[in-house]
Amino acid sequence: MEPVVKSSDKGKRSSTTRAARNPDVTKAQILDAAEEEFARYGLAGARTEPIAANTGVTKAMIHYYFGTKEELYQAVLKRHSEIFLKTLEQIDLSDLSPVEALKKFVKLAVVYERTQPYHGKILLHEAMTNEGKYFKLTGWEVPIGMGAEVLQRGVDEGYFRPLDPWLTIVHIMGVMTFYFNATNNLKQLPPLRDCQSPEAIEAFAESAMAFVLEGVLKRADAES
Amino acid sequence: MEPVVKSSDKGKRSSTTRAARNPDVTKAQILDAAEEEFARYGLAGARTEPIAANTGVTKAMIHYYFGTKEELYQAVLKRHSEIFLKTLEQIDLSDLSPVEALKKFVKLAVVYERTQPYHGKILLHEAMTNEGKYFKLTGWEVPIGMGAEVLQRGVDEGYFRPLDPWLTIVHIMGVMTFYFNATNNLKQLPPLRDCQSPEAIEAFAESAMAFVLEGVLKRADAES
DNA sequence: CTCGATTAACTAACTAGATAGTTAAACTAA
DNA sequence: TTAGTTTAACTATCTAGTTAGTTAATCGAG
Repeated sequence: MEPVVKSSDKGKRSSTTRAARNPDVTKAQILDAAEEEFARYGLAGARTEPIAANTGVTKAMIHYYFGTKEELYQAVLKRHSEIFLKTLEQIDLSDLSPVEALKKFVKLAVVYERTQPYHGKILLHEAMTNEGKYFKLTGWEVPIGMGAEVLQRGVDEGYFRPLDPWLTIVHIMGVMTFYFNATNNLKQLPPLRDCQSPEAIEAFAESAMAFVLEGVLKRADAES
Repeated sequence: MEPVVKSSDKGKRSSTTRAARNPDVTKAQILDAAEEEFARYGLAGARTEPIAANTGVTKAMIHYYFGTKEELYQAVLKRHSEIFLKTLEQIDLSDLSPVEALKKFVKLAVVYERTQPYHGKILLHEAMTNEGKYFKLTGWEVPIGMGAEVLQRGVDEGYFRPLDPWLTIVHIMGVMTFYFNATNNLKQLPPLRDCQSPEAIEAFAESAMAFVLEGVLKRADAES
């Protein structure tokens, strides 16, 4: 809880100053560093040494607390899904109209990408390098299901055009994640040079929102 | 060009039967195997040993023809971009109406994902693990530019709603690639269990086409 | 309260195995 | 023969995981 700076001047190499002998903090810091490493390199490409170094701890601590690299990876997924699901529980889309619910869904997706930049990347690595072996640990079934439900409701209530809710939620997920996952490529296209700035992300969010809404809304607006 | 089966019964472990002492074939086969390995694991996660084994050749051949692993990776990107750009040259979207051009663009994207399943994945790994260091080698600027141009033209000619062509082409790329890149996750969602079958991909293509078109078309259709 | 014993957190140095890259010799087509 | 192709066997380095021992917090008896 308290980020105690104990050691006077021993000069550990960590940027996040180590709290001495606080196992919960240490475990959390290892998971933080691991999350970043796994998000970038995936399970196979990740190295345990930089995880330890970024935590300011020896590699042995990883094995002491988490076992093998693969078990550490699972622990990262598990921790994240717990936070994720707890957040999702507090969101009720069913009391909103399908249009408002979809808007909220899209807005939350952007907020989530910004505050949890590693989760989506780990998920993609998981699909690409791991054949989705641990997908079930990520908790992503829940928001996808929520989105599909909103879409189905919108179709049923006549707001949205006839569409397949499951394919459409996948389209929407594609829109919401690609910008962030491919950012390092996109920024090399001159018109998107600035794509990582807050203003650019805001512009993306608005553009994506419009694109998604137009993509699902019914053309002829009959009021029912 | 010709898949010559030379050796009588020496029983190399490769599945793609080796043509003995044909450097061009050998090089191409190494590149094929490397492409698959890099698409799955990225530059950092890829191992040279399986690349050699899948080619039916020793690791030394990789270094003989391509130098380091990173140079091999660059060679994979370069070979692909050459084929890619040659294909793109033959496509002229400017003689089609914006709507027809966009339809063609989307259709080609699906065909491309199906025939070249590794290219898009390498591109994502490149963005995620390599900070887009070699993005310029991939040739992707070209189709993105073509798409943005079509969108701009559609706006100018009054077919499409006012939109940012660069952000919108990114949305479209997201729709077109996410399904394929995340396939191993998606197939674990019961309604998408079958998402890798040709029929499911056909259904995805239709759904994506509708989503993209609706996403850009103007609402009130004025004919001029 | 306090001092020695106990336990938990942690490290340095190591091992075994994997992996990128090298080398020298052998093989083969011309 | 010769030059380009290929391999077997190698080296150096990297990396996951282990081990034995150290340091710091905690606890309990006096």
